[in-house]
Amino acid sequence: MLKYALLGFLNYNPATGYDLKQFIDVSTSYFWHAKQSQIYTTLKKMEEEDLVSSRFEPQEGRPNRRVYTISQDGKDELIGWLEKPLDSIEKHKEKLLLKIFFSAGIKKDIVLFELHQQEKLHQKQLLRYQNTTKEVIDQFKGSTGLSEDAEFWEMTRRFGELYEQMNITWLREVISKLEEKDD
Amino acid sequence: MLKYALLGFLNYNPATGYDLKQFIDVSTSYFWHAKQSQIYTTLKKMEEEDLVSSRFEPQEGRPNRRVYTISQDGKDELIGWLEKPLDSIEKHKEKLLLKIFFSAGIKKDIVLFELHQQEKLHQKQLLRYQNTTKEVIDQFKGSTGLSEDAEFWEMTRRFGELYEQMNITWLREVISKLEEKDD
DNA sequence: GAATACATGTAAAATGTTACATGATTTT
DNA sequence: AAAATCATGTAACATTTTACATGTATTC
Repeated sequence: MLKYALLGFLNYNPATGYDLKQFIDVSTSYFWHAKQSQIYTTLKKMEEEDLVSSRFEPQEGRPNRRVYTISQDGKDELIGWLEKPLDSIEKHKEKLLLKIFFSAGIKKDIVLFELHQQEKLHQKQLLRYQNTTKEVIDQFKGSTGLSEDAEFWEMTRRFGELYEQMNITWLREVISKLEEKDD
Repeated sequence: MLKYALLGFLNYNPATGYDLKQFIDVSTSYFWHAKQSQIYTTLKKMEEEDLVSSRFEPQEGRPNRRVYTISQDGKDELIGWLEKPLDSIEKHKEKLLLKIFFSAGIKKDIVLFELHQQEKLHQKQLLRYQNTTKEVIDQFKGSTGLSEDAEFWEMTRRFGELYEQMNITWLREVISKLEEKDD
């Protein structure tokens, strides 16, 4: 699946593994993240499948770079995937919910501490979506040839915003419920 | 991580791999799912680590069963995990968002079809949380020795409900925005 | 007569994480 | 003087998925 993310970015421009790691970190990482090592190995496999081709570029003063370019096969594979509707909803893994599920016997204060900490983290993430992320997307909206794309990026940002708000709502609800209980 | 889910269930009662698969499917699967094969191999590893012990029970007329029981080490490991606060928020992978992110060049109708289908699926899941899941939990709340646990299960159910509602809100918002656009 | 429930396991493949190794240039 | 940026890669390990293999009893 990481393959599609990489094809998506390479469909804009040729790029190196290093570039792609950075693109992902500042954009899709909130709904599709990857480690550097996985990006490099996936690119290698994609080249064997002829979805991309690479050329090695020697540089002076800094490390050599391997620049990947999407092929026609790669473009077809990307479009084919984008056009084929998903037939199910995503299954997530949520450590926090798993812990809560089994926490009936745990001291109230310990659970409350964790919930408060999570609330802080989600609050922080919400602000990131509302400020930093929003500003970056707005810049693309009002310029260059990417204003159309930026409208789609905005939709994914908005998901993040709603998700964090929902999370905070839930955490406050659960915190209240727990506080009322006697331990 | 599946280890903790299995310890959590075994902490209630000894059970077989088959039992555990079913417990998971009807309860935690919405935030922690697992395939049958993974459950069996994980139990085996857990026995090697002395977190559980097993006894083989021959049966007549039906397959033999291997019943797992949690050990003191297993209990300690479970409680230790439950009491240690998470220090970050979960990173999810959302195929739909990845697709939307790269869909600027895709025909509007194709994207809209997918979004409508996702809305239906989320609506269905929302109803499941509000009806089936709710009823099961309410039964435990008003009986036996599990009414305390059921209050925690309810918190995770509530998360599911809010999550599906948020998803539907977002999908409707995105559908409206896309419909207004000219292709 | 077909499907479902009961019940266990292995093997192979895919995916993802952690850790290691290298080394120049630029910024703090 | 230390840390960050640029840049690539491999190896080992852990996790997860897919697929295979088997066989009885009960329910539709």
